[in-house]
Amino acid sequence: MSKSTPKSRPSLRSTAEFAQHVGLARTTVSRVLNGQPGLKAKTIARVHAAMEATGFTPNAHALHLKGKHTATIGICMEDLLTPPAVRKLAALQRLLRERNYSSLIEVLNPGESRRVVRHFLSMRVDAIVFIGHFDETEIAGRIAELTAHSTSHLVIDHAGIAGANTVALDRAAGMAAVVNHLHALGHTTFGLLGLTSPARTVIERVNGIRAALAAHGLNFDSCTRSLDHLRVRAGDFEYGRALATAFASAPDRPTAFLALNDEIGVGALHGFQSAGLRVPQDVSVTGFNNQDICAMTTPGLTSVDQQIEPTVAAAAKVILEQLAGPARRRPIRRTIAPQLVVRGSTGPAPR
Amino acid sequence: MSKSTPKSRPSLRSTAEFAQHVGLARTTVSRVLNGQPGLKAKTIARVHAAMEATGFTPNAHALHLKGKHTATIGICMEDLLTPPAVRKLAALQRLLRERNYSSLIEVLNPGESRRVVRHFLSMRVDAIVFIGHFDETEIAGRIAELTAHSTSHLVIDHAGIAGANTVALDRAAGMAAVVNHLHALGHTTFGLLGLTSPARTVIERVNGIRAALAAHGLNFDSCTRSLDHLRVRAGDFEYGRALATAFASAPDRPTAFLALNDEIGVGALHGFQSAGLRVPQDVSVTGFNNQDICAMTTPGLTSVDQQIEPTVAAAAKVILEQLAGPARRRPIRRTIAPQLVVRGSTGPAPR
DNA sequence: AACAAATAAGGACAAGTGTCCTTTTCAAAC
DNA sequence: GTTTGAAAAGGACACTTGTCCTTATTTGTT
Repeated sequence: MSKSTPKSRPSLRSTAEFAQHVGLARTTVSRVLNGQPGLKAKTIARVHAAMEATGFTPNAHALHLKGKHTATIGICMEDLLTPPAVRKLAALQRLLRERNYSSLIEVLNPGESRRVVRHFLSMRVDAIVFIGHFDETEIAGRIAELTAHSTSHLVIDHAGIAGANTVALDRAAGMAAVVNHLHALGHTTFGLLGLTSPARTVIERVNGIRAALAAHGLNFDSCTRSLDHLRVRAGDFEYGRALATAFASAPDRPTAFLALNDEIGVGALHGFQSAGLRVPQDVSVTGFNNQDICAMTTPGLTSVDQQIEPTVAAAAKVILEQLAGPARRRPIRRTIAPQLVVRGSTGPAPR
Repeated sequence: MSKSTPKSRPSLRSTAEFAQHVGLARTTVSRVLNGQPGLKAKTIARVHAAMEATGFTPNAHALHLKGKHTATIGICMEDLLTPPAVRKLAALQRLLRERNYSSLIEVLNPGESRRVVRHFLSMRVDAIVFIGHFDETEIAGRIAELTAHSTSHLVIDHAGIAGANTVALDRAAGMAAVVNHLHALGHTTFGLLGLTSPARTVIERVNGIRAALAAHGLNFDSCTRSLDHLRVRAGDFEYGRALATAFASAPDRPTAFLALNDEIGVGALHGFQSAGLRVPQDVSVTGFNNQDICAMTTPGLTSVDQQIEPTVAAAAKVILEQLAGPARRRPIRRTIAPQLVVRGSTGPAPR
C-alpha cells in the first residue's frame, strides 16, 4: 500500500512526512533542500524526483519563522484601480519576482490603511509599497508608523507626502510640455477641464501650466478659463462631455482644452464634436496618461505618457536598495520625466 | 529610559517582548489576544492600549504554524489584466476580506502556473482561485495537482476545464441575446469580428450564435460572414477597425456585426464611420463585456454585460462553501446569466 | 578482510505562538 | 489576621523548519 497508491496520500504537509515517504531522515531532506554539502548525488536526485512526483512544498511560514527575512513585499493599491495603476502593479510584481521577492497585494479603500498595513506587518513583509493616489494625512500617518517600525516603504505616483520615499511622474513638466506644444501651434487661450481641485497632485499640474505660460509671457489668470463649477463630477467621460458642451456655446471660448485625464479628454472630444465643432480645426483637446482609449477616438487624443516602465524600474531599484543598504535618514525622492504624445486632436489655432 | 522614548524601541517583534513592555506575562497577553475568559477588564484594556500605542502585531507565520488554517486565498490572474478581470479581482478580494480571509495575488504568465501554484501551496493557502482565460491543458494539470493535494480551487470565467470547479458567464446565452435583438430589428446577415478562434470560450459563443439563428429558422453558414483570416490580430481596437474597413467595401456586406469584445466593436464602429457608413442606419455593431468604453463612443456600443457583481458573489459563495463543507467528488459548475445592454449602435436593418 | 572515509540517521535546540497546567500573587470578605 | 477565590505568572509542549552535533551505517580502498 505504499507504492501502489501514491495519490491516496492526500498531502505531505511537513518535511518529516515527506522524508518518511521518500525513506530518508528529515534532516537529510532538509540538507538537500538547502543545498548543504556532503550528500551523494543519488540521494539528491531521489529527493528532487520525489518532490516532483508528490508536489511537496516546505511550509513557508515555518521557514520564515527561522530565517526572519520573508522576501515578501506588501503592495497597497489605490481603490480606483485605473488601467495605468494596474499596469504598474503587474510590472512591479514581475520585477520583484525576478529578484525572488513575492508580493502581497491589497486594495486600499479610504480609511482602511491601518488595517491593511497591520496585516502586512503581521506578515512581516520586508517593505510596503503604495501605488496611486491616497488621502495624504492618512498615508502620512502610516508612513510615520512604518518608519517607527523600521520597515521600508515607497510611494509610487503620489508625490509630496510628508516623510515618504517617493517615485513619481513630474506632472508639472507634463503639463508644461502640453502648454508648450499648444503655444507653438499658436494657441493663447486655454480651457481647463477638471483641473480645479485642492488635491496636491492637481495643484502641482496647474502650477506646471502656470509656469509654462509665464515662460511664454502669458498670464495664467487671463489666458485660462474653467467651467468646472458648473457640473457635478459623475463619471469622468460624461463630465468631459458636459464641460465641452458648456464651453461650445460660451462667448469667449478658448481654442485649446487641457483635460485632467484621458477619460475627460475623450468625453470633451465627443462633446465638442456633438456640438458641431471640428477637432482640431476649431478646438484642440489634450488628455493625460496616454491610455489605450487615446488611440480609439477620431482623431486620436494628444496626451502625456506616464512612462510606466521607467517608473516601475526606478521603484524596484529604490525598494531593493533600501532592503540591501542601511536605513536612510532623509526620504528618497525620484522624479520621472513624462513624454508628450502628439495625435490628431491638437492642431494650429484657428484665426 | 522606559517611558520617555517609546519610539526608540524600534520594533516589538514577539509577544514575549511586547508582554515585557506592557509588564505582563506572555501567556496573559496571549490570552487577551485570543479572547479567553478569566481576565480582568482592566488588564484587557491595558493590552489593547499598548497594542494601539506600539503598533505591535503578532507574527502571522508563527500563528498559522499553530492553527494550520491560514485564512488565505491565492488568486491567479490572467496575464492580460483586462479591466473586467481587474474589477472581478477587486470585488472578490473585498468579499473575502469581509469574511476575514486575506488574499495572495499573482499574475499568471503562460508557463508559470506551476511556480505560482507551488508558491501558494508553500504558503498553505486554503484555496486557489483562477480569474480569466488560460491555457486549458496547463490549468487542467494544476487543477489535478490541487485535487490530489485536497486543496480547494475555483476557476472564474474560463468554463470547461477538465475537473475544475467553475463559475462562468453563459457566453452562448449572451451571443444568443445579441442575435435575437438584431433579428427583431430585421437583420438576417451577420458579420463576425474576431470570433474565429479554436479557443473553447470562443467556440462556445459561436455555438450560441448558431443556436439562436437556428431558432429563427436561419442557417449559420449562409447568414454569417467573417474576414478574420485577412487580418493579423495586433491590438484589438486596430483589428476591429481594419476588419470594418475591409467589410465596408465588400460586395455582400452584412447589415449587422458581432464583435468578440468591446475593443474590437469600438474599432469597427470607427472603421465603418471612417469609411462613410452611418451607424446604426447603414450597419449595426455590437460588442461584448459592456466596458466603460461602450459609453464613450458616438453612438454608444450595444454590448453584453458580464454581471461582475453576481459572478463574484457566486464565486465567493462557492469558495467559502468548499472550505466549510466536506470535499465534493464532482466539480461544481455555476453559470451566470448575462444581460444585453442596448445602446445606439444597433438599429433597424436597412432596406 | 580490515580500515578509513564518506554519508546518512537521529537527537537537540531555536524561532513565535496557542494552550494546558500548576503555582504564585493579590484583593476582598469574613 | 485568616480564609477564599479570582487573576496573573510561569513552565511545558506542540507546530515546522534549519542547523549543529553525535552516532550509526554504508562505501571505497588497501
